[in-house]
Amino acid sequence: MDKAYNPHNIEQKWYQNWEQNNYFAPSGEGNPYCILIPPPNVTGSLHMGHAFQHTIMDTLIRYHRMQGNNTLWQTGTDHAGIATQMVVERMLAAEGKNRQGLGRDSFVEKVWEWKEQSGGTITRQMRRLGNSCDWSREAFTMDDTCSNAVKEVFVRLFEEGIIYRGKRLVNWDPKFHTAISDLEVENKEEKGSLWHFRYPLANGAKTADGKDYIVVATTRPETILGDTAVAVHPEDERYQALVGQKVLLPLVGREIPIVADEYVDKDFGTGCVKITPAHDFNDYEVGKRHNAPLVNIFSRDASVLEQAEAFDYKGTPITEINLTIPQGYAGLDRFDARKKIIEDFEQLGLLDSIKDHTLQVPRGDRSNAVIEPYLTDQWYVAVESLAKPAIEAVESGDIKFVPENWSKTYYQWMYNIQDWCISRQLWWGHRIPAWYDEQGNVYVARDETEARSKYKLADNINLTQDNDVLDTWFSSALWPFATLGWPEQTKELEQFVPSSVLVTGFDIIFFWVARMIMMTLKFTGKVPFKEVYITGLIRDEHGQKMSKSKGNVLDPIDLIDGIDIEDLVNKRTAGMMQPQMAEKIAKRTRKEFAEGIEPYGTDALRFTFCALASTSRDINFDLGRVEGYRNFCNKIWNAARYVLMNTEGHDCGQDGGELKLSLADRWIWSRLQSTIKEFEKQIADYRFDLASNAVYEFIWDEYCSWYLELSKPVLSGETYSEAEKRGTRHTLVNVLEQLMRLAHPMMPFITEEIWQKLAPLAGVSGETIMVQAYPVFDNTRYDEHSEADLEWVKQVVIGVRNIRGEMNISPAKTVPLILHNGNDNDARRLKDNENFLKVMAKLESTEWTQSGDELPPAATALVGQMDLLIPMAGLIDVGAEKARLNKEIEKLSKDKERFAAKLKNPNFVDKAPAAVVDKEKAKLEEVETALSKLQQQVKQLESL
RNA sequence: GGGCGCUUAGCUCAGUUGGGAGAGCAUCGCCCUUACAAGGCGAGGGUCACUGGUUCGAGUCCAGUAGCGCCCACCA
Repeated sequence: MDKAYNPHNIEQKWYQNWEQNNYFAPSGEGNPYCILIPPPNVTGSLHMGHAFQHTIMDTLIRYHRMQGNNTLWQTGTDHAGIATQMVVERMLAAEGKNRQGLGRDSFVEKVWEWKEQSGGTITRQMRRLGNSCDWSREAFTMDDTCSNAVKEVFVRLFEEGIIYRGKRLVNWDPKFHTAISDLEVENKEEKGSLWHFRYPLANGAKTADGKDYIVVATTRPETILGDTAVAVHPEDERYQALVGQKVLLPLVGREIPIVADEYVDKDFGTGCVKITPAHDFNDYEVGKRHNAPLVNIFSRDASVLEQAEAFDYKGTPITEINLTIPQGYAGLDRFDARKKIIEDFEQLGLLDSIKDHTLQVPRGDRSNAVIEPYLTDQWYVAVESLAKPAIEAVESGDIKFVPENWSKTYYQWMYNIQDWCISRQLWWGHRIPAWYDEQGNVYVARDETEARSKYKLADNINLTQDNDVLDTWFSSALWPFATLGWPEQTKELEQFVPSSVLVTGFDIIFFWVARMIMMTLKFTGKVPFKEVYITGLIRDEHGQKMSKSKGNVLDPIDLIDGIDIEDLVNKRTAGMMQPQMAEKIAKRTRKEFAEGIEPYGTDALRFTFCALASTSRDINFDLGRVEGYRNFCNKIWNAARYVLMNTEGHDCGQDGGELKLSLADRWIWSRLQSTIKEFEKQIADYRFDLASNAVYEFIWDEYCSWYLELSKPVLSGETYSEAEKRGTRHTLVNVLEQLMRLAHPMMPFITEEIWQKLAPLAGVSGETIMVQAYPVFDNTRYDEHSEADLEWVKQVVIGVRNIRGEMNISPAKTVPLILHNGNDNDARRLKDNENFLKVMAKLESTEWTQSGDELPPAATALVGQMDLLIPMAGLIDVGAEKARLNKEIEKLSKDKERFAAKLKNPNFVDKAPAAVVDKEKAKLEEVETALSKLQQQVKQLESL
């Protein structure tokens, strides 16, 4: 083995071996355990969030596979409608083309080409991470199986009336020319104005205070062209008399009614609200109550039409209404129209006032364009009947959120859920399985042939398919069963629905988790998963979101392979819109990563993700942790080198030779059991941070720091029998072999590499660690007495080391040790472990003395009631030792005071449980003894 | 407006029924001791955001305050 751990040399060969041998596929035996991957964008690349979640999933998958479950990690990718279409459109734009010019069929073909070309990136990167998903079952949300499921679900829901089509207000993205769902709208607080406009009263009416106009307040002046009413509160005394009267809409010249509606807040603005039902969701509701027509004034790109269009609330066009668009407005963008409206009102003397106002501006999450409420025909899912069982599934505990409080977020959304707009005016996606005849009648079926037979349409009737595609999340919602072959009743569907746990981020609880629950319950009658483990979001080390524009993105592959500073700077600044930003980012990057990023390897990165996976909602990714865990890998590597060095070519008891275990052997076996138990508990609770900690501490602080050192005297000592040496070799090999299995789910590569070498020495056979049995707690190896005895050894060693450290005694120098005033147990432990003590504490001799024996001046430490003394002659400075003792005395005095005060408090003694009081008494006693001994020591030093 | 979360060592974070404040990194001192200098041994470092309450006892439970962050929501 190489002297230093070099991940590059071991990782990829093992991944290829595993994949070629098909170890990732379900074994077909044992209880099913299944995780569905949240399908990443097919043309995307792996970011830190993926790497994190995939590590968690792979750890669970490998853990359960080794436990003998029939384990499936169902993998695949998502076609990601808008995102992918955007990328391809951008590429076309770079060539000076656009999709309209290309036409639908060629455009879609182009997207498929792009998918073929870049679709492998993320799956290749997942392999680099060691993800053991079953690639033979890899799915894509637009492959035949998924497409079939989509059509089937659509048709069935339509037949039940759950999917319907309607002309309504939708969130319209004027940049992409498509509808989007409520969830894709981000409301951002922005500074704006509240304009107060005068609307002249018609027919000579006057307000209570004698004015011939009323004042409305609005944040969107341009929509005035579509006003069809003005609303006031029914109990607003200022305007009560005007209800039923009309105003003459300026510029347009349309007479519109003043209506009374509870929706209006008397105390906001002027108490008068203009009602534009075709361009505002609230106004739509108000308008509907008062039958105010819907007047649409915008085109698909939110510029003003030449002539407005009017509809009633059933979507029927209305003609007997003034649809004037005033001179100079047609074709204006809505924001230019806004300016013009304000100017025109001002000229007319109808601009009353302007007030600063902060408002919520709706923007598209992809386009960042201001969303326009817009009247169009769209397809919807009526979610109410689906939501009810989905809520119950969580309430009843059939689905459990981890951490639990996320269920509150889920409920909050589900209780207020709105119908889901599922049609998109895009080209990339599942085309809606609906056909229209020339009269506009709609026929929903799995394909055109079925549409004709189902609706008994003659062959000469011309049918055209709906141009729209479905929201990407519609197919994602079917993921739990579409990937398993539904609507066929496959074996996989039987075995792996419900899946065991879904691992995902809170950002897609509504987009995806909730919808999978609804759809899977609806079509399989079962929940899609039993648990939902919500991970935190990965941020940079200061809690900033990682983003290209901030220039703080880390690529997981760069952490694995390393990257030099020039490449990193180029990567972070490539394609920046603003050169000054690029400069800033380059500077900061050079400062933070002067030497670039070292290659840490996959295992170190994975272990870091596990160690950071606490229950918090944000996870600040600290590169220092990766380095620390890379060092941990190196530690394991070298521990394995030591073990192999001392066991290869020797009898390790694998053939049944007699084994005699030392105290250290028995101790490490016992400690291993506690670690196994702890790990199992923490994984069951999804506490990967605590589980990884348990492994880390056991390997570093117990196996390496103590056990390996304690094995040295046995293996090299001449006084030990062959059975004792064999016992220690056996323990070295077999504990490490179990440790490799224990750690394998988190660190698959290094554990495989080492395990392959250890297995024969441990008497274990098998082609790969991946499918070995997972270690289980073995009560017969648990040994309290050995743990206590070894703890004593450690205390003696630590006592001596402390004196050495503080007194600056060279580590090379051996020292004599006097053990004074010990009891029978101390005597026994000394007798049994003198060799261990000598090696670990570098002692030249040990001496056992009783009370009354003559003692030389010495530096001291305490182990229980026993004193440890290192004679001072030539080694120790009296002043320094006195100072050291006084420091210790000071510390203990404080403890003593605290304990004593507590015990003097009658309330404590009376009310606290007896066990707690006793414990406190024992602590006081211990401290008092220690103090008196230390004080005695100080006195003795002073008498020298 | 409603809901959720966070505040513990210089930094990043654990702290599970309330009972002697922890880890990693960073810092300081000594050591290239044959597994490991990506290491060993030792050390220093915290009014657990603030205020009040419950309790014999609070980082932990309750109420409130401040700061930071997130989600949902139709005040024009």
